[in-house]
Amino acid sequence: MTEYKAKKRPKQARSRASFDAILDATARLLARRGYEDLTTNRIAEQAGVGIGTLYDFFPNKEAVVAELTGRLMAGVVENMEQAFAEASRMEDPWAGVRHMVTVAVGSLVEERAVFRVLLRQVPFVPQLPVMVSSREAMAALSQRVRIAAGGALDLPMPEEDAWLISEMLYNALLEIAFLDIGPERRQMLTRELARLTYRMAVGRDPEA
Amino acid sequence: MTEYKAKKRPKQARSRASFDAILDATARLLARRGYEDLTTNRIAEQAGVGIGTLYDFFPNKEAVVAELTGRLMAGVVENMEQAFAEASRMEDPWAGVRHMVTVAVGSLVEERAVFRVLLRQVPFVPQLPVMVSSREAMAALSQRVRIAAGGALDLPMPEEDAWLISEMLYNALLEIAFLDIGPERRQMLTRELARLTYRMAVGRDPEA
DNA sequence: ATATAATCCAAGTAATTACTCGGAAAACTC
DNA sequence: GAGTTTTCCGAGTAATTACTTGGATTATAT
Repeated sequence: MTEYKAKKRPKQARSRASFDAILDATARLLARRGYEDLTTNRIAEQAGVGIGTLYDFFPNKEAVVAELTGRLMAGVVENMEQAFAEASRMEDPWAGVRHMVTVAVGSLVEERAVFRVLLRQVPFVPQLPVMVSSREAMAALSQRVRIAAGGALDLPMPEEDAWLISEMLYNALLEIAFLDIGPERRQMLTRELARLTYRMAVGRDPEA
Repeated sequence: MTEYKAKKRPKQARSRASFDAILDATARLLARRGYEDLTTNRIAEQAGVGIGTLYDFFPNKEAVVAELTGRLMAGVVENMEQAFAEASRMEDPWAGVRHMVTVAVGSLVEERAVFRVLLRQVPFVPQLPVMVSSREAMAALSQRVRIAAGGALDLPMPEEDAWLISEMLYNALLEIAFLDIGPERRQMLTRELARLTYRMAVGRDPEA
């Protein structure tokens, strides 16, 4: 639908700093005050640039949020792809699942206050290309896990089940990452999530 | 935090009609245009009442949305409690799970356009008392399912796992209810969700 | 050094919005 | 039917907000 492309990409170091400052300020404001209180004037003020500067680089407010989402999600996706490559080399699917889940939660936790707002409260974020493709990738992934773990206890509707599993996993990842708890407790929940995911995908508990 | 209680409850039939018209209009507007475009003036116009009337019964905009959420969720909760009572009488936990999941999806589907906005885009809705207690009830419920299905293949952290399962189930219910698909396909997904839930809770597939 | 392009900026604007106010009409009480 | 309460209403207000504009300043190219 609407295009969220930046109006002009910054060309010089000076403007690149402004550009980044705007995105950083946006992240801070989202984390602290939520999406409802986010205004372009406040972003500019927080970023230490004039409001005109903001509109030199972004066509509108949504574009700023979309660009921020893209940047943050790119980091998560990168981590996940690497984790998937590592998991593929692991032979043991149970270890692979554990690793992927751990990395996913870890990638989100670092910026959990921002992600909580972006992924749960901004109306257009779920429809952003980066989000759509991320979720599709997750569904494809949970297919492969199931296959890798052996097809003995197979599910009747492989694609639908893979989609369901990935949706459930995705949401649980967010919930765990968003909780305001200590690292030990988060690690425990992460491990239990891995176990439940394995149960869903394979139909039994992993061997010890 | 903020109180969302109605300023004055309507006492006469005439005002009760206005009150209901306001809530109906709110639901329609949310379904059609989302939370961002929801304005009190538009609600009053849609409802066919003056803006002053709206503020006779509600202290502010959030209170209207909170009241609507309460009403809609009360319906869902009622259905779920009844379904739980029925499921308890069923002996077979697998049939019980299937029944609960089916009823849950069914309760949401009827008003899925409104629920999609309320439950996924309105910042304060998840913190509403009705939502908090609903989710707690779901967690307690998935505990009981696990116990009812026999503790042979037990999970190491019962409470944490019950919480995780209920969160995943809750989110999957929403996803399935929100999809724009036909009833056959929705029924199929619902059934598969029941199976995956059973797998998570019990650790194996239901017999036959 | 000059021309051109990039960057910065903030006062101003037009539109929107939540909510108030004060009084009129209708319903209930006795 | 007088008095009281409930209900209705919409013009008006004060605040907010996304975005424009046009000119000043700085960097780059030649």
